[in-house]
Amino acid sequence: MSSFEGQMAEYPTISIDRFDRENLRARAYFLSHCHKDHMKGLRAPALKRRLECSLKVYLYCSPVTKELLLTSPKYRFWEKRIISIEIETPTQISLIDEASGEKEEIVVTLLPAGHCPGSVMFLFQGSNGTVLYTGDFRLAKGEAARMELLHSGGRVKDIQSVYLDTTFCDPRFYQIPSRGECLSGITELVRSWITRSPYHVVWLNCKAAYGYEYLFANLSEEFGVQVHVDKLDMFRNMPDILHHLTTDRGTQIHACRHPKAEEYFQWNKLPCGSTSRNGTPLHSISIKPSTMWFGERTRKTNIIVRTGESSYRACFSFHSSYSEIKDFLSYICPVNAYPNVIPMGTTIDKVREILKPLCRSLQNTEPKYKPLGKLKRAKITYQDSEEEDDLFDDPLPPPLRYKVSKLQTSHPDTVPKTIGFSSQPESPRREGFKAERMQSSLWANFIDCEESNSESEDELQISPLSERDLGHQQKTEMEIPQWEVFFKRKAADDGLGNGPSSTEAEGSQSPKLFSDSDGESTHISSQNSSQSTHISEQGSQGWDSQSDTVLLSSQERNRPKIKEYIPASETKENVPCPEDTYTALKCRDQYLNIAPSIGEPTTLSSRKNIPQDKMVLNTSSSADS
DNA sequence: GCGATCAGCT
DNA sequence: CACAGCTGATCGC
Repeated sequence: MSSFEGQMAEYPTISIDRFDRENLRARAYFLSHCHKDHMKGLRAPALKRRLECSLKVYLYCSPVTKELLLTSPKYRFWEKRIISIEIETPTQISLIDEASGEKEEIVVTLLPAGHCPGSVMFLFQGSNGTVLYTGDFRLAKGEAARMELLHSGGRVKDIQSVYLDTTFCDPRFYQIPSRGECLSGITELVRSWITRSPYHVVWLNCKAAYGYEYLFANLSEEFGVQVHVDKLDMFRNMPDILHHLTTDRGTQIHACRHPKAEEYFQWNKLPCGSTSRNGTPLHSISIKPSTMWFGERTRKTNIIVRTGESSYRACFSFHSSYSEIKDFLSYICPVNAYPNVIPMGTTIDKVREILKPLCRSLQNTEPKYKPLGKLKRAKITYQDSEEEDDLFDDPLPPPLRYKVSKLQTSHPDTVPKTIGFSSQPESPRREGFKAERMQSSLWANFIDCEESNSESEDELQISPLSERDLGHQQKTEMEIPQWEVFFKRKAADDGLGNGPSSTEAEGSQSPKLFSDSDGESTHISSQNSSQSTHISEQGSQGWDSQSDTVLLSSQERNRPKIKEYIPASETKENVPCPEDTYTALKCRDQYLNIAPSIGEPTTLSSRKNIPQDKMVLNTSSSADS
C-alpha cells in the first residue's frame, strides 16, 4: 500500500496519487493508475468543492486510466476536469496559483509502468530539476534502459529524485519469476485441465483490481475461450481486452467473483453460480494468482503450487522484485530516492539503507563541472540526433500545453524545445553508460539466479509443474506490457484491431526449457502421487522465505469430494484429479518443445508503437476551461 | 445517511 | 506469499 503523501519536495504545488489533506491545495493533480490505494480523497466532498471553486485545476493521467476512472459513477464529476496525456509524449503544463496568479511551467512525460492497464510513471521536468514518480511498477531488468524518454543525448537523464515503488524492496523478495514465466506456467496448468473435456473449467481467483487483464487476454488467445468476468463495461473502448472477456457463464475459464466464492468452490460451484453445463456437472480447479518470491541464492523453481485437491496458487506479481527495483534505481541513479511504500516487516530506515547506495554519492556528484560558454543552439532535432538537448536558456515560453511529438524514430528530446529551464542541466556524467547497461541486461536475467551455495532450499519442487516445464522464458522478460495498445478511442481508430500479432512469439521458446535438468535429482518427484508425503518433510527445512509455499498436500484438504463424478468416459484417464495434472503436464512438455503461449507481452508489444502515430493531439481540447 | 477508520478476511 | 479491496462494526457529523 502506498504511503506516499502526495507531494514531492521539488514540486510541492502538484499532488500525485493522494487527494486529501495538504493535497487539497494543489495546482494540479496526477493519477498514476486506477487502484484505490492511490485514489485517497479523490471523491471526497472536500476535493469536489475545491474543483468547483478552482476552475483551473485538472487531473492528469493516461487515457486508459481516465477511461477506467470515469466508468465508475462515483468519479463522474471529474469528467470535465481530467486531461489525459498520451504515453511518452512530453507535455507542458502550467501550474497556476489562482489566488496570486503566480505561474510555473512544468513538463510531464508519462512512461509505461507495467503495473496494470493505464499505469504510468510520471517524469517531471521544471525549474527545480527532473524528478520521477514511479507510481506502482513492474519493470524487468534492463527495461529502464530501453525507455527513450529517460534519456537524453544518449545517456540517462540527470534525475534529482525518484519517488519509488518499494513494495518489494526487501532482500526477501530478491527474485520473482518473470511475467512470461508466470504466464506460461498458468497457461500450461489451464491447458492440462480444460483440454480434458468441455466440462472441465478453471476459476481464476483474482483479487478485485485491474492488472490481470493481460493474463485473461493471453489465456483467451491461447485457447480460443473467452474469460467470464462480472463486469466488462469499463473496457468498452479497449477492444483488445474486451474481446477476450465475456459475461456469458458458459465458458471454461472464469474470473468471476463473489463474496462467498471460496465457499462456493468447496461445493463445486463457481462464483457465478454455475455448477453444470448442459446438465453435466462441471469439474473445476481454482488458480489463485499470488506473488511468490525467492531469495538471492535460491534457484527459481515453481511457478505453480498445488494447495489442495483442486486448488493451485500461481505466481503473479504487479510489482518489481528487489533485484528489479535495484536494477531500475541503479540505472536511473538519481541524487535522491524516496520510498513510496514501506514493505511489511521492515522499516523506512532499512529501505533507505538499501536505496542510498544506488543513488549518486556526494563524490560522484561533486564538482559538477559545467562547461561555460556553450552556445545556444537553434535546435533542429533530427531523428537520430543524440544531442544533448537540455541546455536550456531559452526564454520561458508560454503555450499553455505544449506538446512535443516524437519523431518516429527519434531519441526524443525530453523537453519541448521551446521550453526553457534555467537550472539542472544534464550533467555529463556516465558517458556511454547506457549502452553498456543494455548489453549486460541481456543476460543478466539468466545469471542472477544461478547457483546457490548452500541453501537447501532450491529444491522446492512441490508443484505439479516442475521447474523445467515452466522455467525460463527469457524473451518476454524483456518486454513490458503496453497496456495502451489495448486502448482504443471510440471504436473509430485504425483497424489495428486484432491483428494476429502474437505469432512470432509462439514456438520460439527457448529449448532450455527442458534442458535444465538437475531437475530430477532434487525435487520431489512429480511423477507420482507420493507428493504429499515428501512434502511434509520438506516443510521442516528452513527454506528461505517460502517454507509455507510448500504446501500442499492435498489429499487431505477438505474439498468435499463431490467433484469426481466425472463420467469416467469423459476424462481421458480415470484418475480425475491431481496427479493427472502433473503427468499430463509433464508429458506434454516432453513432447512439445515449445512454450505454448508466451503470448502476452509479445502479443501486445508487437503493437506497442501505435501511440506514436497518433501524435496529433488534442492539445487544447481540454484546457480551456 | 454518509464518511472515515479499523479489524478481519481473503 | 503480503496485493488490493471488500465487508462490517464503530464513531462522529
